[in-house]
Amino acid sequence: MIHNNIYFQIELTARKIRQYGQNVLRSHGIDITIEQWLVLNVINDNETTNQIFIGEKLVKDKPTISRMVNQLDKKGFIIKTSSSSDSRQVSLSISKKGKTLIHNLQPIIEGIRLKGLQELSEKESQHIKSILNKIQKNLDT
Amino acid sequence: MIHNNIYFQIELTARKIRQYGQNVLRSHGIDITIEQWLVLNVINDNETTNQIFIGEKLVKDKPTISRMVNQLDKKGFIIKTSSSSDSRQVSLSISKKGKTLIHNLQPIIEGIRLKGLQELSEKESQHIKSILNKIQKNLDT
DNA sequence: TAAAAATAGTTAGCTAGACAACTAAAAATA
DNA sequence: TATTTTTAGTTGTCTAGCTAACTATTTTTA
Repeated sequence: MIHNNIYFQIELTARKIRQYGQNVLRSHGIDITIEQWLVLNVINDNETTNQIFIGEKLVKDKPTISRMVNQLDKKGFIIKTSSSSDSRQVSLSISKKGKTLIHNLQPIIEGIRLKGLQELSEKESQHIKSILNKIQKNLDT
Repeated sequence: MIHNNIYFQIELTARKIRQYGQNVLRSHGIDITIEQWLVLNVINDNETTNQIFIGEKLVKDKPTISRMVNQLDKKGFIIKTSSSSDSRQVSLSISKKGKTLIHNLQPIIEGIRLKGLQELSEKESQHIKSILNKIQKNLDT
């Protein structure tokens, strides 16, 4: 049975997380996707980063990052300029509007995180991460 | 740090599973996606099923199922007819070509499954499923 | 230094997933 | 029985993710 399949449960949990998170953001009238939020965060933690770096952090490919960055730029949350040292690269930083958004979103995101993880012991948290890591390593090689 | 985030690891693992699986299928020259394979399997286990049933099994919405079913039909793996008892419903069954595909794919899919789960003890398998289930339940309510 | 290779990013084309709005048929109800 | 409501499925629109192919720089190397 498919519901007893680990892959299926991993994939289903991932979808439910995204869906729940997106609903919460929508209910707050916030115009950003969960994935865009992750990109915004990498930029916030690494001002003047380029897109390759974001891709490495989030383990996503170039076109995906490129489009999400463009969305964030279009929405005015980031500033995208060309790097002075290497004109192939872009230099990304957070706009004032983006800073405000991050500030407002922080507690909401934390709420989403806690909602899913409630009643999960520290041991369980560690355990699931270690098992997921094992699966990933198995598939890498 | 994002890499220490359970949500991120769940989502990343899900992506790596799909990606690995898709690569294996491609390497065998098989023209089907992992998701389409799941749909095909539900139909195989429940001949003359309709799309609502597939959606319930796979926890996906109607448009998603509708489009995947159309792909499978277009590729000739299934036969899609209108239900005689209720003309709103479709009646789906596996074609000869589909039967052959399922037969050939069985060991390949099993190989994909085993690859990711190698060195996972029975206890770990049970444990991760129970934790994932807990997270899902947390988000449902 | 001129040609080749590597790198950063974009564009195009596809599937899946989510939401909203729709059609057509069946079931409920007044 | 006529009308309303529910149900099954489709279509449209958007984002993310993946591959492949492309442009434009920068770096290597012959």
